[in-house]
Amino acid sequence: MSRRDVISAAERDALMGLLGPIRTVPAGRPIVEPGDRPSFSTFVVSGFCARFSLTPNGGRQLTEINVAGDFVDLHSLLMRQMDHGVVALADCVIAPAAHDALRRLTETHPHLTRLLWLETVVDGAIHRQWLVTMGQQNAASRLAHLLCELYCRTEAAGLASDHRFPLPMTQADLGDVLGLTQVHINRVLMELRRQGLVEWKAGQVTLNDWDALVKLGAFDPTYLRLQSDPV
Amino acid sequence: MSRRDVISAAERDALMGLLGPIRTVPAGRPIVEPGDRPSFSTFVVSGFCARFSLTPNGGRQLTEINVAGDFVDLHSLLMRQMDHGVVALADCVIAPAAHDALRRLTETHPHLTRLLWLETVVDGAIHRQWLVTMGQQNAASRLAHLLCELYCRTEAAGLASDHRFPLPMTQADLGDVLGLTQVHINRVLMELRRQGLVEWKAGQVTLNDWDALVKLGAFDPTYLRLQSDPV
DNA sequence: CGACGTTTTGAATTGGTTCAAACTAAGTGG
DNA sequence: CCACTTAGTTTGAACCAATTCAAAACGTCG
Repeated sequence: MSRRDVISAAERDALMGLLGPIRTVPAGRPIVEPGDRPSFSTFVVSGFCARFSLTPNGGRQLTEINVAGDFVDLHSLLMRQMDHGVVALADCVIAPAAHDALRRLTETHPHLTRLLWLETVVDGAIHRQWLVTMGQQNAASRLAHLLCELYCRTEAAGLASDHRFPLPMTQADLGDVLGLTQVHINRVLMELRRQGLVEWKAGQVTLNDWDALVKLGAFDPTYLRLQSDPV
Repeated sequence: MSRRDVISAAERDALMGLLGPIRTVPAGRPIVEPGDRPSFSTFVVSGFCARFSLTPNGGRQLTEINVAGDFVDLHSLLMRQMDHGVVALADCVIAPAAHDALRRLTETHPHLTRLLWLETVVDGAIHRQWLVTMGQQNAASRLAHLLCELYCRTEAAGLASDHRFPLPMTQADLGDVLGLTQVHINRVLMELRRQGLVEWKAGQVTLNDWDALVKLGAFDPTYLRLQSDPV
């Protein structure tokens, strides 16, 4: 959040005061189930997780990847009922922020409220960008775009640098993100590797040719709102 | 908004007081351009419009349809820079809500702020649902789902009833929504017509078999948050 | 009436899927 | 430290949903 606007010490304290005791969730386990009516929102202290929806015919769509520093269901404060679930992709450490406390915060800390609002708004911008790639780009471009996004976001979270970032998920998971089969993900990934654009070993991705990936994925990071701009 | 929570008379006045003089935008004309840094957000008084993004290879993706009663770029209050554009699909009457006034409102009207926040959160939920259909469903299911969503939303806006609603857009536009070609939209639509599920003439759609469309599209309106639930 | 935007139809092509099997890596327990 | 198990990756071949390109039909508005 401090990448997006200046946060005062008092605000930082107010924010920290929201968080309850941490809990760890092992990889593959749910953090929130679809249809839940949680009384708190979940902040990711560390780890990787993803929003997901299941379809009647057994499909699963991941609609966002979340990393340390993200709220995964802040919108449930207002939606009340979860329209989707959240699953840990890697082992996660999470902390709850009670809705009561969040609602009180909206009564007393308008600037902080706008910053939290911004977090949910950026989620929406990410969803929109994914819609654009899903609707308009082929598999290679989609994958390139996703890798660029994840690098920018992990870098912003202090988890990555030098075009190298952790990606603790399987090719099947990646298929559920991009709306492609695991088999096709594999073929496209092999091709990106063959062209020397990407390396991926042991859960670590290296983007060897950032410019080529940006071009291939038509990636423009504006939508991530990583610039500081007072709200 | 009054479908989602109780709004007091004072709140209604405060909300109305935000809106500046109305403006009309003819069909096909832009309301906001991608990359703009607007000083106000736009409320739709009447008409149909759509969020869009353009891709370098000449494609266009529509990421949301908006109708009377929606804000089309409320998120620009916090994002500052538009990550997409908005275009009028039919003639629109719109009214601006100055960001200064909106920001002031967040300082004085926390409940109203949460309601406005909810509006942007529902946008996100709609985007997520579109991601699910784009990633997991075939053309017929996607189209069925979209028609169900648009009926629910136009009905909620008081524009539709009896499974009949206005849809002032072309099959090519529909293709830009669903990430399909205009040709394929046509073929799928003809098939839905042949099966007696849908009629579409003169910009008016009739859903002749709601249950079948709900099933085909795997439509569950929960994500639209049309139930009243205090925030 | 003519013109332009939109819808409809046809035929060939393609990007991605499906299904099945082989291969690799990383535990786990004896 | 090796045999066994399991999860994940890679490869092949047949298939299909949707695209592409092209042209014809329709509708409506000046």
